[in-house]
Amino acid sequence: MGTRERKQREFEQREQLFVDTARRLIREEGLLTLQMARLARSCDYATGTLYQHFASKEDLLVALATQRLREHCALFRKATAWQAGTRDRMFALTVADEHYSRRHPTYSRLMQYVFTEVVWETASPDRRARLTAELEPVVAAITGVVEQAVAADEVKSDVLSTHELMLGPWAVCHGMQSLLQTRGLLEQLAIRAPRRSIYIHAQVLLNGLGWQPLFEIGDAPALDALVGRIEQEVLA
Amino acid sequence: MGTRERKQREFEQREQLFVDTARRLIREEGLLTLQMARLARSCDYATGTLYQHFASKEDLLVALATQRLREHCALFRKATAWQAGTRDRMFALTVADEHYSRRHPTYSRLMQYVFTEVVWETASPDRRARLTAELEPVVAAITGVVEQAVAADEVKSDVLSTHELMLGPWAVCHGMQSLLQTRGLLEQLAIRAPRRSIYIHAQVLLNGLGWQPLFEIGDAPALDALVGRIEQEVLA
DNA sequence: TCAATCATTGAACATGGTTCATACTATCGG
DNA sequence: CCGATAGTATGAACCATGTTCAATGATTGA
Repeated sequence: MGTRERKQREFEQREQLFVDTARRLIREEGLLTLQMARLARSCDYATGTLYQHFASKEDLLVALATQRLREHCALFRKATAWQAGTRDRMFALTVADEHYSRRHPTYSRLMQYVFTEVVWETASPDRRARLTAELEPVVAAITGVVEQAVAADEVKSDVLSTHELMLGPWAVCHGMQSLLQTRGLLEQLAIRAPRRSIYIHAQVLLNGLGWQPLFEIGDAPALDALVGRIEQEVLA
Repeated sequence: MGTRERKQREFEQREQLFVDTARRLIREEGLLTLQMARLARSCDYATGTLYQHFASKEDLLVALATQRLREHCALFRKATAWQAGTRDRMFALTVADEHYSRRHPTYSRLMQYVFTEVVWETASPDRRARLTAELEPVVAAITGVVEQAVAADEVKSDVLSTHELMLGPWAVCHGMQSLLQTRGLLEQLAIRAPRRSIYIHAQVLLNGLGWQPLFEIGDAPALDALVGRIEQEVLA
């Protein structure tokens, strides 16, 4: 009796249609102007049908964010699985992050909005849990890299735990992106090459952690080469 | 003819009343439930009067954020003016940031929300400009510290410019706070002592930049002592 | 004192998220 | 094939809130 299952499949397909269309509408017209009724119309369904899938607008946004995060995390997985030393793999995470954010300008804005108290607390616990769950395998993968580095004595874990060690590069990356994207906030700083700034600071932090082999910060060609290699071998 | 001026003063006082009351309401009941009509009622004014001051709800939020940012920045100014070496003053910025955020839990949430595309782009350009303007003197003060360090040869500026040098610690600080506050996102990391993590990573980054004198990362008592001194001498 | 100007009021309006009575459709036993 | 039933889709009505504006009231200056 495949009826039940077929229904289930169709339901999931329609949910996907809603999420994809929402993504397109946001890209074309902005988060600001997304309307539930219009989204439903765009998919040739009634408003009520949309609410069969999402408890609220916030719920829909969290669902969309979850999908985008999945794509984003796929890059992280690739970075951790790269055939390279632990130091380079940690750095590759930063490059992957920057890469995805640059190619999907609306992504960071969506994330920023979704993690807002106003949205996050309004979404259903189930949706929130599913978003959070996307991170689990990534955290595990990165933990693996850090543990490998500790085992190989490439970094010390006597002061910072494994999880704390991974938090630093993550924070630099996230913080730099967040600051640089805040319109008007940092225009007065007039940073010429934001990407370069992110990459250098990531390397600076890893150096500060004593993560071997240390990177010569002033060596611009080496940095460019490394970034190029990562984009080619990991993100292609 | 002081009539005009008196009116002006009363107008500003009332605006202050609105902003202060909004702050209280948000603290007591959350950002989620702030309503313009209720805010006006709480101040014994009609809704329309509130709109004499603020073009929209978003405008009000930006105005509130501006005031809070002013308080926040006052601490930064104190940190830069501290009678200490450039390295300790840079670190004091991180402590000041963490200190303010910890004592005002709603502040980061408000900021996060205000810098959202949905809010920021809806507020009037004038309000946005006024918020941005609050940062100017702080950026100037921090720039001064960095320049002093460069002049004293305590840090190299051959790779990163003055502004880029200040961006790093700022990003670490902001990024760590942002990640650690994202409910559910990092619970799986189970960071035991978030404050300590922030402080250590800040020191790690400054070490990575080669900012003299280097800090012995493992020296917990020294870190505690330094933080204690900053809280006493700078933030009291 | 009396226009004239300006500020205040809060009910009405506009928008857009959400619900729910109704209509429709698919399934299945007879 | 038919009709009963359960499940689903519909979109107009509902409701909450941000915003406006015509009416009212207060203040100023002649």
